[in-house]
Amino acid sequence: MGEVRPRDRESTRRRILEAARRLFAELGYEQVTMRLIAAEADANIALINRYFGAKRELFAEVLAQQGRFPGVIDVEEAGLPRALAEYVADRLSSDSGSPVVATLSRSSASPEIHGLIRDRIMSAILGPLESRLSGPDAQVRAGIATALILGTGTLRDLVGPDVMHPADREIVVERLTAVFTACLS
Amino acid sequence: MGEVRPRDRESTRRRILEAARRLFAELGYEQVTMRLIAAEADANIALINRYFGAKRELFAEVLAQQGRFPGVIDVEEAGLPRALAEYVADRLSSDSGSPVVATLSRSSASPEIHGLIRDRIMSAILGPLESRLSGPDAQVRAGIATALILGTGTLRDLVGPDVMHPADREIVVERLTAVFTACLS
Amino acid sequence: MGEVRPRDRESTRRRILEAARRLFAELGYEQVTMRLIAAEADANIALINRYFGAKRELFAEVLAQQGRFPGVIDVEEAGLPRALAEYVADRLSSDSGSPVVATLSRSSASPEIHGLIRDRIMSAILGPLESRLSGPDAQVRAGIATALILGTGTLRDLVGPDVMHPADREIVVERLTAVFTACLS
Amino acid sequence: MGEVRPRDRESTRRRILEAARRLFAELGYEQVTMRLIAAEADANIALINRYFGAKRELFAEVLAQQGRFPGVIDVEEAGLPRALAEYVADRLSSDSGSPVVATLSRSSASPEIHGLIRDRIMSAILGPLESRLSGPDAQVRAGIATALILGTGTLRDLVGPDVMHPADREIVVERLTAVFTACLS
DNA sequence: GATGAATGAGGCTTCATTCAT
DNA sequence: AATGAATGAAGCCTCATTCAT
Repeated sequence: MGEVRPRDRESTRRRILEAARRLFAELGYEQVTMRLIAAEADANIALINRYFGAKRELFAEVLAQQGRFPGVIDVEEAGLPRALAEYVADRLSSDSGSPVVATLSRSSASPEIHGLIRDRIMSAILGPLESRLSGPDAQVRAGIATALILGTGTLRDLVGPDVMHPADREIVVERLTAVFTACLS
Repeated sequence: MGEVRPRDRESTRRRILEAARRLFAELGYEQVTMRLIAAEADANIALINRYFGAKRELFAEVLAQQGRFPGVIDVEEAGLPRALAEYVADRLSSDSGSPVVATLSRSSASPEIHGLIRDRIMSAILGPLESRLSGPDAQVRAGIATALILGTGTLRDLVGPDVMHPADREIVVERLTAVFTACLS
Repeated sequence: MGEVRPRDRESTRRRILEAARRLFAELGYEQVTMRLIAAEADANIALINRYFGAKRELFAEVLAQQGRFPGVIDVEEAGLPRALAEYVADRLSSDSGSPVVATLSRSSASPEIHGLIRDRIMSAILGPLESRLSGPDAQVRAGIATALILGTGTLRDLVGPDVMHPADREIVVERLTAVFTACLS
Repeated sequence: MGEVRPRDRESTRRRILEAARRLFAELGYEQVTMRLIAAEADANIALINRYFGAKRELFAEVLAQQGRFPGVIDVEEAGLPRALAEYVADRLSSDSGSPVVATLSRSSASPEIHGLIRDRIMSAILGPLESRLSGPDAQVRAGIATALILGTGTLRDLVGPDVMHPADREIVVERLTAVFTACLS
């Protein structure tokens, strides 16, 4: 402690945004207080409002910055089931993985940001997924896959990283691949 | 005066519990206030605390009373995928369906009741499902199915009942049946 | 201190309303804080919001209860100038007089309640005044009288009760009567 | 560097003062924030404090610079009623007119600057007016005229520029002239 | 035993002002 | 000397819970 931090607007903004990103992803919108963000960012609480406006707007900014599902979707269609399966399996056991999904999933019950979440789900997960699919009923198939991705996160939050323990990761991935194949192709 | 009035007490208790059940299922733990429950039950607000203790304990009681997944799971194993698919498809388009699932899914982000939710997920959904499955990796397969069930609810909450519109219900059910088959058998 | 107050909703509501009436009239909307009202009413601050909603709504309630210009306007038209003159003269020297006028005058700069003030001015002062006047240009004449009534309050607030000291009250009344006569008849 | 730059300093000071003048006149003391002034003046916010001290002192400086009632009072006594009537009529319909009056009237409820306002009212309006009057009870007559001037502004703020619409301007001026005559001569 | 008034904690937001660069 | 980031106080409002009647 005691390390001097320069008075740097951009740096502070970044620290706040980063703290918010982490906390929203970990705890969900409702559980995160402005004070908590300020403490985590080691910044004054009033600065959050000055730089980002209301809590809701900060959340919007966090969502906007997180972009889409990183990497996962950008594989050729044939490899998509396995890619998603691996992503989901990792998330199940380690809570790493895309913070977008965590943020969205854990904040889904807050009416204040319902619209934001809805739009982001569509633009970051469901939309990209759907547009990658060929064949009939792409929307239905993408929807089911999205539901599985979201539900996986919820399940992990609730039951913990050992939901499917002591199963081998490979077994989980294979099962999930089969499931994603069933809905995506 | 001074006479015991067990009928009224029981009736009020029931009304409170019923109101709480409805509201928790519809709005999730966080969004439901004690006053809202009292108003919906047309009961005195202090009675909630008197009868059930804190909000958390009322929630516990609600969970305890809701039992398991009603009906859905109690079909022969061969029919399970389609039964689940129909359940999920209905929930997607109408928000009816088992209140247990809605309650759990919509309250998953509240740390205060994390333990309760976790236990209930296991005893009401994941457990029964797993015990119905024969073959290897029952836990993994039941877990995936559970994730899909939960995620479906979340997706519906976020995107609305038209997520998979304008698809025919039959198409949705068939897709879902294929998916559940892939993980359950 | 230490006198026990019964837990009486109506009584507390009344105390809050009375405290708000007093403070709004004395200090104006902006300067009155919820804490100040609570302290003055010897009530818990949260009760104000419970009973009246937001600060703005409490202010609306205060305005609604204060009714019109008490008594002053309800004289025959011929006596109106002198009645108003006496009212204004009293208000100049003692700050007693209608709290409606004080409340409105001292809260006129707060945009949050602009609409409320506007409506009240019209229904409590300008409207009644105008409807009592016969002859042409009633609106203009009533407007000028209203401006004089409001301005008198402002002047007293700013300069103090001795604005027109050491003039005899009778002199002030006579001058004011002449002025009101000039605009009302 | 290190060289004195009196031009910039003076220019910035002037811009701040001008912005403050405009905003205080338009919105009143309370509604004007330091940031608003800084933005309007396109100046650094800290410079306001550096150059003028606290907000209160900036306000004092603004008042000091605004001088007296411009022009209006400097007519011969016989023409005074009509001159004031025209001034007031214009202010009623267009909000143009002397910023001193607007500033004072719209800031009258702020205790922090009470003394400043009081002194300025006396030196800028009431005093000059009184000293122009011959005959008895000059203070009373000047006071009433001042009240009418202030009240007119308040009324306009509250009810809008159409208070006396659809009356012809000439009618309003005539009525006001009669009223001012009644109190000034 | 039943009622609902009262409480204290805590949430978000905004302001004038100060202090490090 | 000038800049603007940072601060602390204060405002309004809502909630679960307790306690007097």
